[in-house]
Amino acid sequence: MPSFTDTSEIFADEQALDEDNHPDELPERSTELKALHQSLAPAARGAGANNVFLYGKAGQGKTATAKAKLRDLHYYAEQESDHLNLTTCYVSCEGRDLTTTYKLARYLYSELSGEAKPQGVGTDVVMDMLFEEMNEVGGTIIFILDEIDQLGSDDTLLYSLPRARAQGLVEDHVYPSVVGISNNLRWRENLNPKVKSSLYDDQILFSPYDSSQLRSILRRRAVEAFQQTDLVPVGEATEDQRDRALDTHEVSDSGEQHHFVSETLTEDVIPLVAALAARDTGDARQAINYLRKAAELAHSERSETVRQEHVRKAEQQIDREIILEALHDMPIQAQSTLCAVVIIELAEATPVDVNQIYTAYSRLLDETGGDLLTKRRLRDHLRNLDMQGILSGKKFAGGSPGGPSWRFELAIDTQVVLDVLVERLNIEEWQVNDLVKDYQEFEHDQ
DNA sequence: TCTCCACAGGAAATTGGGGGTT
DNA sequence: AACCCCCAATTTCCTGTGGAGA
Repeated sequence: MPSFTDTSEIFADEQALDEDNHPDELPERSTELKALHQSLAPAARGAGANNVFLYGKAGQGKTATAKAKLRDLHYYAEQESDHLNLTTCYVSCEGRDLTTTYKLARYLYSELSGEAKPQGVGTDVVMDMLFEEMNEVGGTIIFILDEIDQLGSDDTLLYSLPRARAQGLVEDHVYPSVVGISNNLRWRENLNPKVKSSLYDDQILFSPYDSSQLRSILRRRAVEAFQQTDLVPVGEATEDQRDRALDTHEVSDSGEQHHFVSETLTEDVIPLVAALAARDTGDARQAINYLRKAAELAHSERSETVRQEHVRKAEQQIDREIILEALHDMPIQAQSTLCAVVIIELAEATPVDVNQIYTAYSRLLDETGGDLLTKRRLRDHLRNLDMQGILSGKKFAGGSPGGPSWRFELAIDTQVVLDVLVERLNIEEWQVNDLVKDYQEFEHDQ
């Protein structure tokens, strides 16, 4: 009988592997830290920081870098400077559902003033209130807008915030600036050129971690998270530690060699996790998730060590969870669109063009009784599913006039999708099977 | 080579709903 | 109750485009 216990053979401090546990040290990002330092340096001289844009894929330490550098700046403002009046305001646009200028302006206002969010007034009024409040606060005000791409093409605030001072929207004693952070590399391209140039004096690109960097990151986390796991400088190592070292490497920057010793992880665990994550997008968060999941699996098996097989299993589980979650949160019409593709997939007729999907989709909605969308909209949904990696779409040249046309097929496991869809849409599996037969006949007639 | 048409996808208008005030 | 503001999803309208067929 499994029982609950507050000790573990494996974990020393499980929280070290939490998502929101930002490390204080980022040796793999020293270049980016220096660049950000340059951009914020004018603030220390009381001149207002440059506007900076940090961009790169998810899990590359953008947020951690920004937070670390602001901590430095705060420290300087409090300890070493008597004339620097610094206010910083960090917002995660995604976490707080700040998807428009209106929502963001309200939020920033309430953060700055401590008042409740203004309600029932127009965007322009909220913006005025915000600028007014910035006058109240005064000094250097740095807004860190994380996941700024959530704002989509709504760039009003992004345009006025960085140039509030130049445009006379705030008084002379106020120095506002913006640190924008985005996962979406394409988003920046779509910005209005006027916004682009005013928003970003400087840009810092975070390129993906390679597997060797990921290994260093993972080792440092492992030392905190796991029992009997240490990084020991070569000079201080006992003979025993030297013999048991899983790996010996240079800890970034210091130039000093360290032994990595662990009784809990087998030798191949960290290299494997790092390789899996690097193969994908070099996402450190993902890598740490794999490691935590693998350790949890080992723990629940009452294994004393985390081994390669745990990592493999963890990868599978996590990938599946990600898909399930994505499918669950999806709007009903996107699910219907997906279901139409599943039907055609089951009829073994993929990849398939938009027109065919539309007919399958129409018949599906006859069964489920939902509202029928236009073809135009269906195309949007399909492209969306493609970008989420649930479908895979390719442009096929020739065959039809109008240039290359899109063909789609399912990019993930058919049965997993079908399970979720049957649960979420008002439809049974036998109905889906009927629709598959339907589609096969229809295809035959063509 | 020219014309025509179906397709992709941008832009603007519409719809319906949720917050709120007066 | 009447009204205002914002918003997401969708429809409507439209343009650019490249291959098919004359």
